[in-house]
Amino acid sequence: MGQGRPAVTSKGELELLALELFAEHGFERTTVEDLAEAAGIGRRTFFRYFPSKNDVVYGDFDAALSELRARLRATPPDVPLLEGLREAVLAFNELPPEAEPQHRVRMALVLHTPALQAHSTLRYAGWRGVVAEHAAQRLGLRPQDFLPQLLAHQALASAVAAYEQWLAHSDSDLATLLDQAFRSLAVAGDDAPVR
Amino acid sequence: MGQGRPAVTSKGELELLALELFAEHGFERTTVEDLAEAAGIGRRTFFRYFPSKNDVVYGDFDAALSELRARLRATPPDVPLLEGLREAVLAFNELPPEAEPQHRVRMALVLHTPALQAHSTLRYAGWRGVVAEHAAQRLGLRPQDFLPQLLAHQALASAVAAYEQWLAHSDSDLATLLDQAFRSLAVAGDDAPVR
DNA sequence: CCATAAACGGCACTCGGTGCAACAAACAAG
DNA sequence: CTTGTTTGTTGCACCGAGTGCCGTTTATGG
Repeated sequence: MGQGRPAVTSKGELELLALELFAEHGFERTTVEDLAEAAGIGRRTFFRYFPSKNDVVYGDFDAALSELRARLRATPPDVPLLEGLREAVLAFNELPPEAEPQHRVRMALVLHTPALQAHSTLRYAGWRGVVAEHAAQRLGLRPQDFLPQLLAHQALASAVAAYEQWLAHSDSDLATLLDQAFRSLAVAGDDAPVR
Repeated sequence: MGQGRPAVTSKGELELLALELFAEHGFERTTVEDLAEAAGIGRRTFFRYFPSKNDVVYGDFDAALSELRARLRATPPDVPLLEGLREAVLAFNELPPEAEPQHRVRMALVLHTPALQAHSTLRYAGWRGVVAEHAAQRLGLRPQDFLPQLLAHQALASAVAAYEQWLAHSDSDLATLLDQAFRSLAVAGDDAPVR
């Protein structure tokens, strides 16, 4: 079978390039045409790599979700739901210290750019889905039931609040903030589940 | 002083008309031009009434925020923070039974249309601001501190989860769901505030 | 009747995003 | 070497949201 014409660049490469341009000139003022030109591809081709300008920023989000899902699935059944969730999210957000500056830039972009802030909501739906599914399974409920959904929403809220705080203080520790945020959740104590 | 040419329509009128068209043909497939034409105004004029197509759906959001703020301010100091917040939000979301169908349509539009779901995030920021400000004042902290922000995020998450559940079940009661959602919050017990 | 204030709205433009159809580059089989 | 197939690239034309500019309309007040 013929292998066809090789791709001229890659999602990863394009993403790095875009993050640079966004950081330098701002997200809004960088047009798709700028990105395409910088990458040496046509405007039309850019949209073969990413469905929208917004999507450039989120890396491989689906892969990340799969990882979170796997972590949750790996939680021993005797660990309380909220505790396991907290641990999974903490582990999920752990990253090598040398990757931190890059991550800060990316998250600052996501959390401080209106267009991306808005777009994130759509991405977050997937994250909530993973959490709700896990919670439902642990609680013997369906993912669309109130409790799993509520927990997923609150968990996401906690994570986002932690991230915002982390971004606002360059000396803060993300893990500590996430830990604090998730410890404040008591939605569905496994003992006394809210009906 | 001359009063100038009278407006040909009004925000409220335009909003009603738009909600009808959105409900009938869908949000995405209704263009601004359609709205303008139906309202008997020019496309350009539409953007004098609303800064964007998205914004048509949110009614007078600023007024609503002011109302919430007022309710929170009116909370007696001896009522615990979370309790007062819950009561304020419940009261805020109370509406006459005859207004419910309309409210359902509007909220379904907001929560089920991707573009609006995304855009809502930006509107919600104001809501969170009001809550964070109130919490900060009650806790002797600054609005941008972690605890008020965390609480605001979690409170919003609770409200949205309740609304989604409400929309999913035509026989459900919004007040009950909101009450349940907010009772699950224990972030900042006034006694033992998380530091 | 004229000045002024305020809303209307056409025009042209930018930018994100899409459908289509032509083209280019790789490889494999003859 | 040629030809066919596969797959990626790209230009073109188009749509819809949103904006800046500027002339026009319609009211009121003198």
